[in-house]
Amino acid sequence: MDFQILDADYEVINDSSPVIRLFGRGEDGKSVCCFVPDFEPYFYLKASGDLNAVARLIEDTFTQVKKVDIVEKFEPIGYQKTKTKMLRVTTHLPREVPEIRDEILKLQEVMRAEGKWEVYETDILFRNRFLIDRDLGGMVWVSAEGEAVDPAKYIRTSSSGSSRCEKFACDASILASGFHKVENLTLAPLKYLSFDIECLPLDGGMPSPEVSPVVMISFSFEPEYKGHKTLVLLAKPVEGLNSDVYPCKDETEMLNRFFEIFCEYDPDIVVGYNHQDFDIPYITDRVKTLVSEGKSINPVVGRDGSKIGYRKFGLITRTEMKGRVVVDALPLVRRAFSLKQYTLRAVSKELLNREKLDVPPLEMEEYWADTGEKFKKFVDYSRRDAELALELILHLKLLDKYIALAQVSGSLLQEIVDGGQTSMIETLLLREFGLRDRVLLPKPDDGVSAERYEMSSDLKGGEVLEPQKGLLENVLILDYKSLYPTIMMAHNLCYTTVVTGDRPEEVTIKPPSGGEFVPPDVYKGIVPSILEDLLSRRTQTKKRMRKTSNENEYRVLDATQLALKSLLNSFYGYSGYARARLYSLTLANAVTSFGRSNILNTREIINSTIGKIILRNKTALLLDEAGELSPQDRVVELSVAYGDTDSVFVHCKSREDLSLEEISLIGNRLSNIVSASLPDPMELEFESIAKRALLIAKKRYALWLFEPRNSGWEDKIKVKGMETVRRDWCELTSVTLNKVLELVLIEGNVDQAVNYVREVVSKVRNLDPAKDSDIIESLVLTRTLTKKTESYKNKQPHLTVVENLKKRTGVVPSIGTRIPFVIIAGKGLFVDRAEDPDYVRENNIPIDVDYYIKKQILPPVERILEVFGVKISSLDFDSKQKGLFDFEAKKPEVKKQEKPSSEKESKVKAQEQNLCKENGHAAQSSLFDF
DNA sequence: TTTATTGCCTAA
DNA sequence: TAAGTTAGGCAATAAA
Repeated sequence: MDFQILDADYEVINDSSPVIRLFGRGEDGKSVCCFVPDFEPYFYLKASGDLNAVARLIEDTFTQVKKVDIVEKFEPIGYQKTKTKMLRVTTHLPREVPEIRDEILKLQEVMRAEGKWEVYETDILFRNRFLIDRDLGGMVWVSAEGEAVDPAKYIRTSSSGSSRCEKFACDASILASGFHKVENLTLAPLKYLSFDIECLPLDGGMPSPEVSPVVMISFSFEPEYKGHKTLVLLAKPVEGLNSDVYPCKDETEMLNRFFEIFCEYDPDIVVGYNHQDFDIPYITDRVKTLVSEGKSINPVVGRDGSKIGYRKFGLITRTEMKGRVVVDALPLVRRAFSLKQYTLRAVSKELLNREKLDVPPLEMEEYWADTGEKFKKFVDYSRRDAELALELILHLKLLDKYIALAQVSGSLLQEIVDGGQTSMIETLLLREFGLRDRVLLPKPDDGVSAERYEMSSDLKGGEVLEPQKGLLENVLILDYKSLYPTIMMAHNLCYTTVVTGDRPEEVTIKPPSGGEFVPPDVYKGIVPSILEDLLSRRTQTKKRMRKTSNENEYRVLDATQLALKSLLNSFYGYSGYARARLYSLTLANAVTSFGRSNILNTREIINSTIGKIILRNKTALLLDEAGELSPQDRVVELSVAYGDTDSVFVHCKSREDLSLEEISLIGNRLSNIVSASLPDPMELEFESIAKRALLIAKKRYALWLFEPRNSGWEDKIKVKGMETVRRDWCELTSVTLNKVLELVLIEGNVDQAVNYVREVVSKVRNLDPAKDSDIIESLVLTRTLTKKTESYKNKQPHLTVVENLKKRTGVVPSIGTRIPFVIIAGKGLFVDRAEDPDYVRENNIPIDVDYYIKKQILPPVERILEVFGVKISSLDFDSKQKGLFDFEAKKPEVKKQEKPSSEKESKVKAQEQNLCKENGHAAQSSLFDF
């Protein structure tokens, strides 16, 4: 039987031996639980003295220990000439590994042994240990042979005495006699269920599960459930409703129906919007309250019959549903898109172009009590929320990336959806370390992490070149493909190659930052090997993408290559991460120091070694190659105008106008020359051409870019770091600035830009709150609440709003929420005049027009226009609307330019759209774009 | 008034 | 059982 692994865990049978359970969905559509016996928990101990004696002592001392073997392993960090003898300790039960790991170290005193004993791989979850050792992983397809079994045999009866197998939800259970991984590019027919609960608020504030009942629960299904796309359960009997509304006698009956339908549908993916932090804990606590009042509810959600529940770790809530994957759309949308707000309403509008229906919290009780239209509205509102959550996941294909990451890294989907890059990297490292006979360290404790965190101040990052500020024409953009991973591969940089003890005979690799690494022929580093594997798989995947005509396959392959890229880029960060199992400042510093010297070298080569390029007969020649110059030759002077970490902007100066083709010749030539000087697989790539580039400051610039697209050129404006792409500025600022950039960069028309700004300013100054509600909308600022309100040292505008909100409704936004606000008219500090936009609208509070003009519109615009000699003396400028601008157009430096000939296909009209699109997507860590 | 610090968000 | 990294600009408040 073939199935895709969704989840894995283990169960202990007869208190004596663990059985692994793999949960999955078969290609036939059946949900499967596959039991795998005979996998044993173990860990490693590096001891000193007579190892046989230690082994016997351990076996005698600990009843938990099943056996102790002597093995030869490399230690985790540093180049070693030989392996070390260690003990591999096998226990009967998985939980016994952490139980005895500290005790076992105490035997060192009993043995009076020298040196320091260490334990390794003592904190690997048993299910992960299994997946790693058997070369399986999340969302991987397996083919299992074996007999159908009664799950009851493999399920421990719960403490209450009732057997969970009564509620065992899988269509098929098998006892595996053998299994193997199979290659399959399709996705099992997964079942998605999304749900959303409604409870009546307390005085318009947050409801509490101790007192506020759940009155409605909505489902959305994909595929349908018994012909229903959606279903709404009601906690009261109501007559005459549609068939997809299900009235219940009371809340208890509704909750029971909820769990019954849930298990009957048997979803693989359980979706919601913020359900991880709200709906699931709420239902859990509400059920507890009702049961304590004597109601009978059986809240089963797990495939093994386990009940709904949640755990809090600090600020983070985690829920688990055995055999399924809980996917909260909110954090996924947050990670995938850079938006000003992440309320379901804002997100649906922005990303799905769908409106959320709304019921005002204060009137919910009234809507619920109503029997007519209002009640229907309430039902539809609830239903819509469940629909939207599911649509976000499905329409935006938010899970594709995570599924691919699970397959490529080997971690379970739930871990990847919940967590960061750590679990994926560690899974990859554990597997490869195992294959290379090397043990891995446990996670550091808080003390060690804190120490490391202090040390991390010695980690230097990338080099940012001082930009040649102002407007430049004809700028080539080159960048290093996947800079950091290629540096690690090129120089064999790894935890396992750094010289810490043993010295090789051979010459070592010495990074600019110090330290020494052995060359690959002495010992090929494990991380470079992993990176090479990921890189070659990525190349393969891209090749297959070009071949396939199957749309689904293409989609899977694309997600796979993106996942591979993302993993490639994660290793450097991990090496400097204080809580990593492997932490090496020497390694991390080696990587960045090679990067810095690299970009500085590149600048030197281009500025000095090359200096000038001669264009002759459609070729780009170096000065020596060109020999004697003829009048037809074009001399292009090169200078690096800017660069950040892995990119170089090269200004091409020439007496004549240069065509895009000519600039491309130069770009390709530069890329070839520099790449040839680099060790494999490092490569400097010719990325694009900026016809005009406006460099304002480090990490702040705008480019009018031309990129080759099916035999023509496509142009667009790319803005980095400026206020148009920053979410802590209002929309009016970004719209105005975008327009100014467009006029200046494309049209070369400074006058028009100035006029445009004047119009905007006058519009704001003469704002009529009654009429211009849309303008007020565009004055809303947002800022993230990044910590507990009491931890702030200074006043902050969004804090003011949070305080106000708390006073008015009692609702406190949680950490991570983006708080919208506007600045209202009045005296005193700006922070004190921040106010909730809704409140301002409802109460017709006047806006601080002056603030918006002087602090939001003018400064960013000024930074751009001053490049062209436009001065805006903001002091002169007041409501009289005179002398707004001290406008001295020094030089109409930018002449309205003929469009380059080959650029017929380009659509300047699309500029604004391009800008919007650019802004809509989250900045990916694209250091190393292949 | 000037300067230092805090906070946010972005580039890579 | 929380969390990949540093470099950098800019605005506001707080301190000098």
